[in-house]
Amino acid sequence: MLGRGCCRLWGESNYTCQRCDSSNFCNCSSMNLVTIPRVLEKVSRLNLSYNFITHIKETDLTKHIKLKVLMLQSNEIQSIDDQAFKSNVVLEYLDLSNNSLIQLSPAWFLHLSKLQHLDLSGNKYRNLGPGRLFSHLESLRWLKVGNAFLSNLKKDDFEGISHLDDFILLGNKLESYEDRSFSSFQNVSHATMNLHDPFQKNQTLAQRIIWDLAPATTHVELRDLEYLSSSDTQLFSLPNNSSVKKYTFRNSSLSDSTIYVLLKNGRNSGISELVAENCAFSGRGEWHKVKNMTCESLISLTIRHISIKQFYLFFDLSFLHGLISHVRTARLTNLNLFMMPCGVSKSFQRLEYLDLRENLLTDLMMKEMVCENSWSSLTYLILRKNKLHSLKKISPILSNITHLMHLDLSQNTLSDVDFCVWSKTLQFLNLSGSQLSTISQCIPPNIEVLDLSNNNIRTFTTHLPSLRELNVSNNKLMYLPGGGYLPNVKILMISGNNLISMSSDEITTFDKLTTLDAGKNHYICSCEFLTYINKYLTHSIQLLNWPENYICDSPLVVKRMIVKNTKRSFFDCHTTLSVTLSCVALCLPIAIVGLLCYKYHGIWYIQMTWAWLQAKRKPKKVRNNNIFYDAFVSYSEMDSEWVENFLLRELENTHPPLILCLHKRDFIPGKWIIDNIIESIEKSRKTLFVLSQHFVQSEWCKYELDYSHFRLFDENNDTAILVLLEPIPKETIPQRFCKLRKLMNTKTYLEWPEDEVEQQIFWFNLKVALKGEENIRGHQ
DNA sequence: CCTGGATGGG
Repeated sequence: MLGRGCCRLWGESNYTCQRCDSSNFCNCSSMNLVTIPRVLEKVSRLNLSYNFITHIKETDLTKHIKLKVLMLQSNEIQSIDDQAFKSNVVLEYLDLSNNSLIQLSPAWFLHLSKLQHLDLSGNKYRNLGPGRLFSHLESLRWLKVGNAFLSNLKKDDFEGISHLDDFILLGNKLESYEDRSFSSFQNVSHATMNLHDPFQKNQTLAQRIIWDLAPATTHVELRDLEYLSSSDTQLFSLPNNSSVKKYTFRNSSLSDSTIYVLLKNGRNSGISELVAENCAFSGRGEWHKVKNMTCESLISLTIRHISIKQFYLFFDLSFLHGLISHVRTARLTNLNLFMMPCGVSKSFQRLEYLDLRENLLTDLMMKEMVCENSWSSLTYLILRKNKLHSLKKISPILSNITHLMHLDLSQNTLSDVDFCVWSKTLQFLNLSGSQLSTISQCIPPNIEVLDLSNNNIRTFTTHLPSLRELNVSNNKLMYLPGGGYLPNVKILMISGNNLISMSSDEITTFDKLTTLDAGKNHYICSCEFLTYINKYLTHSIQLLNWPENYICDSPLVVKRMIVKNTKRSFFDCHTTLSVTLSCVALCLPIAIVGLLCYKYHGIWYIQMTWAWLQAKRKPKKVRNNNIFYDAFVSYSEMDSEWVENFLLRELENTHPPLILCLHKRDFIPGKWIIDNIIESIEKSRKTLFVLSQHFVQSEWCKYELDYSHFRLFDENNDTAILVLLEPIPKETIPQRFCKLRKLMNTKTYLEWPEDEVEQQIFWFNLKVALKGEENIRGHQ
């Protein structure tokens, strides 16, 4: 209440509504408005419904000359100025329903020659005014008038109206009706009358209204009738000049007597279509008196959503034979129908279309319903949402309907499907929503359109050469149905399954495929799949619900992405290539390092470093106490002849003999060669290097040289003695033997001469070099 | 011969 109070004030101070879109539709519904707001002048559709507008002023809508649709329903409009719609000459749609208008004025509509749709229902007027309300509405096609207060209709009320698609009169409280009030009506396609009180209290009045209407309308619909008594036996009869072909009862309560009167009086009125919808029926089908009546005009019967309290007490309706024998279309749905006796089935001898959905039919009752010659013309049968369980039982029964082409068994619980018999004429079969998990044994081989949606089918491999359309949506299929078995399928619906992929190979087996719905599956968005579906499939067939329903399920990086927008990276898409490239990227540095190692003798350097570290770790004293040899001779194998023939003989035969360590002779077998070298050098006082070109080539010699070099620097003892067997120019020594170069620079070396006299001097010098230090140290 | 439905997350 506070809100309303506040906004009434706001509204009076020129409230503006700016909720307009690009098509000049302004939606000002439910804004607590109390007056017509200021709004875009070029507005073409204006919704002002569900506000608190009480009055429409003459000036409110004068500027809105382009207004075509004006919705003012559910306000509190009590009055409208006579000239209020004067400028709205292009207005086509005006809804003034559910307001509080007490009086209607013909002046409002004087200029609305384009108005097609007018709703004046649900106000407080008791009559349609003194003037001729609708006489200028030459374009009117839809009219709803009346309310719970309308008490009388008089002769000129509808003057000017001749053709309407729909005419709805709310006259539940109508008390008086002046004859020929509908005399201007020439062709009203559908006239809906809510005439509760007239039918209840004054059936003559009701009768006069219907009789007046009957020559001008093809479809009469009666609403809100309630358990009519049949005191007036003329009820529902129609005049000879009636145009009525269709009679509808809606939202009414009917009894046995109502139906009996209707059947009795209606059968000769030329009605071809009878509809009862959303009604309550209190009787038990006690219409025996119609037994010998016939009705050749009735060809369509619709009885839908009827609450029948005593449905289980219903009579066998075989006495209806003559009334239903010409019916071609029957919809008997949502009626608690549990049975149609064989006799009634037989009476429907011209029935082509029968809809029995939402009833209580069982396998057993089907047997009773389909007897010899029942429904002998039937081609279309709907048994959706009943209590059928076994295809094994009902398929042979239904195969007796000799012309059946179209059968809908959807939404039953069909568990027993191991064996079926079908009519050869059957072309359309609907088994959706039936909890089926296997079906292959139960599909008619010549079927053309098959709906198996909403089941639990995991595999589909049936051979169906005539099949044109297949709907297997919402099942558990992981693969497309075996393509080769379905050569004529044009339309395939397989959304909501467990498909993980679709490949060109699978799709191309359906040569005739034009339309495919494969959304809502669990696609693995591989590169092949993405390429195929995005670049080829979408261009070759009509893909329904594309792209919004095609979502990637995996891999994780693209989960929940729309297939159309999903792109995979180069590395994802070329796995072999990228693995190869990674391997190359990983192996190349290793190879390069390896190559560099080889080229620059890395391993040798590593070994050296390791050996050096080893040597450094050993305590010095232990070394001195373990002197065992006078000299360790380091030489190349190529120089072994000189070492063994000359050096060994000369030095070991002196007095006292010098003890030499030769790797050939003194190395401990089985020990690692580097350990041997280190140990031997450590056990020797001096290291004698026999230098030659060969020596430089041999790695071990380099190593020995280096180790001795460590000792040289570590212990400051002059252990290395160099003997040159042949001249080695310094340039020929490889770069990495910088130590040898240094050694040769810093130490004097002995050269092996060719001349024998000079050789004697050489030996002498060598012995001095080997022994000299011994004298200084005074050891041993 | 339109009047229909189910749907998952790891």
